[in-house]
Amino acid sequence: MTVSRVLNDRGGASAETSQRIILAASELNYRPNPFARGLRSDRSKAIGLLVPDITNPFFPEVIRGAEDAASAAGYNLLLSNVVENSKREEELIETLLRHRVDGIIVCSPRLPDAALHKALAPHRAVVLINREAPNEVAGTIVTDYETGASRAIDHLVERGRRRIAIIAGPRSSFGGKSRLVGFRKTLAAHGLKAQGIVYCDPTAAGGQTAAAQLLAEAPGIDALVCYNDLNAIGAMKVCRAAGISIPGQIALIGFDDIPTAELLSPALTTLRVQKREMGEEAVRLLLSRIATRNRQHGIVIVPELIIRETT
Amino acid sequence: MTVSRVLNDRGGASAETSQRIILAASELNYRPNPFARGLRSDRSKAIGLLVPDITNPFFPEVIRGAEDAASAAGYNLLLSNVVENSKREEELIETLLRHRVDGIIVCSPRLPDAALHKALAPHRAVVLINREAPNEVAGTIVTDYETGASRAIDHLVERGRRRIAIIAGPRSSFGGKSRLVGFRKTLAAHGLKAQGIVYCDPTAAGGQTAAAQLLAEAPGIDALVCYNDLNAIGAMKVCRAAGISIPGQIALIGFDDIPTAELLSPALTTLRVQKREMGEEAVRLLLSRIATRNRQHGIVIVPELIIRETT
DNA sequence: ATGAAAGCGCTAACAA
DNA sequence: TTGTTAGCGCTTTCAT
Repeated sequence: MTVSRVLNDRGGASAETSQRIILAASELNYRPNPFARGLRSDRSKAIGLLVPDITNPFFPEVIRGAEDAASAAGYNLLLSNVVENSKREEELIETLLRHRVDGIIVCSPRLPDAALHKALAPHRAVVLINREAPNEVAGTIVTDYETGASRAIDHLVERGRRRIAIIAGPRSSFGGKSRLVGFRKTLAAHGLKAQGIVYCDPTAAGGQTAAAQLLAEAPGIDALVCYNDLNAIGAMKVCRAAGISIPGQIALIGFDDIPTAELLSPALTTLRVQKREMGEEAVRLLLSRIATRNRQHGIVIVPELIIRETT
Repeated sequence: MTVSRVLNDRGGASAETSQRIILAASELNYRPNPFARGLRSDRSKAIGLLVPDITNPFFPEVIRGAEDAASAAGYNLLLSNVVENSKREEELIETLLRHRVDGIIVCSPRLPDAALHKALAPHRAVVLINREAPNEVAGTIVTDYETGASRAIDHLVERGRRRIAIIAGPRSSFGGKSRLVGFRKTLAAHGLKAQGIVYCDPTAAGGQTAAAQLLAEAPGIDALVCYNDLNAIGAMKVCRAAGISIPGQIALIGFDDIPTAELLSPALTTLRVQKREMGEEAVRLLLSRIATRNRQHGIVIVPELIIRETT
């Protein structure tokens, strides 16, 4: 007990004993056993982080932020990669439960509400990124994609574009739905409507497929708004291959501001989301929900329009 | 005990008892407690994976591979991000030790040999990616960067380039050193020598700085070989800004084949490394070193020249 | 085929 | 200020 007290800074030991204990611990290379601690305390000092696809450059930034905040608070991060598969999402939420994490953060969940809430219920604390949920289910960090989408359309219209088509990303994405609402509302406000809407994977390859389809089905479009930057990059490649100049004939706008966005040429206009902050805030919110049974709930992040060369 | 036996498929229980146990377990939503298991067995069924920078698109692919192989074997992956800081690398190796992982995989370690070996010693099993080490210290998965570098130079020379400069990446990178050896040898074999060598961070920003410096100090170069694709992307941006045509005036070649390499325009010629396989093999090797005290040691991967538009 | 005892390393509760 | 007891949930060993 005295050893335990000393090594945990709980005081109640003479200065001399403390010295001896600390010295011995260091000589023996003592490391407290986290299993014994976990067994005793039923807490793991670990939190789970689920991302849809670590290969999408959006998420490593979020992870970095989460990692920093977690390790600053003495927590470890267990990273799990869903690979854009909602079945696997469900399994991984369960796997993290088996690992006795103290709480989980789920990035852009694709599961429908009922299944998601059911899977999350047994967890002690949950934060959702880019998905709404009632406070009993989870805290939330959401991007205001609707406002972002609105800004995208305003910007294009201001640049004189009128025949705008939409690459809408995955059907199961809730953020995608918000974007669509914003696109439609704002187009309508300008007396316009979308020249075409195509769903696709949130990847460059998905963007290529979608763009090819739109170019074929909706000739004469003069702008493409995309679900994310990867989609935009794919679209860009298709346009270039078809000899369509950007932004001359078609303007292009993405979402996220992934690192490559500004390295492209033409550099991509996009709606920047603060990814690092998102990860940090998610961890902070989760820890606060773990610590106190408090009702802190949601944070909203509004994306910022970054005007580059594609518009 | 009977419960334990049944739930672990160890047999030795009547069919009826097994039934009852399995039923009860599922009704009670029973999940074995990994802390108790870990405490008892002194094994965590977790392996640590250290990467220099998760934000570099090279590593998410490696992580994906490692994740697949690990979860297929019933192991969990604890991911740690070094942020290109060798001090932190040392700390994280220690942190993983405290977490009682069964073994660790270290990607592109930047620590000098002595410090690295010392930090690794207390671990039960280790695999190094892109770094040599004696078998007692670790198993290794290495890329034959020297051969890769050689192919890069041969290709440039074949394309008629003679005034070749090198963006060499971080000084502390061991893979960078092998590349330099290959570059120099092969240049010499063609009766040439490097028109300039500049070290830099392994990022697009690093590539920009390095390229700017080379353009200023070594005018008239007609090709740039880069430590990695990110460096090449940075160099590309600088050339474009300076009105230098690629590959017209300067040819450009990278290493890694990150996903954006082929999405750039002009698309980047590069030496492809099988990243997924690397992660998978690393896990397999580690598990084999954990399981048997066997002497399986090294795997060498030779990068493949992918010719695109920058050369 | 089933179960009792014991101990992995830790710490809360309670002596001394 | 220091120490004893007990128990977290599991599995190895040894009965029954």
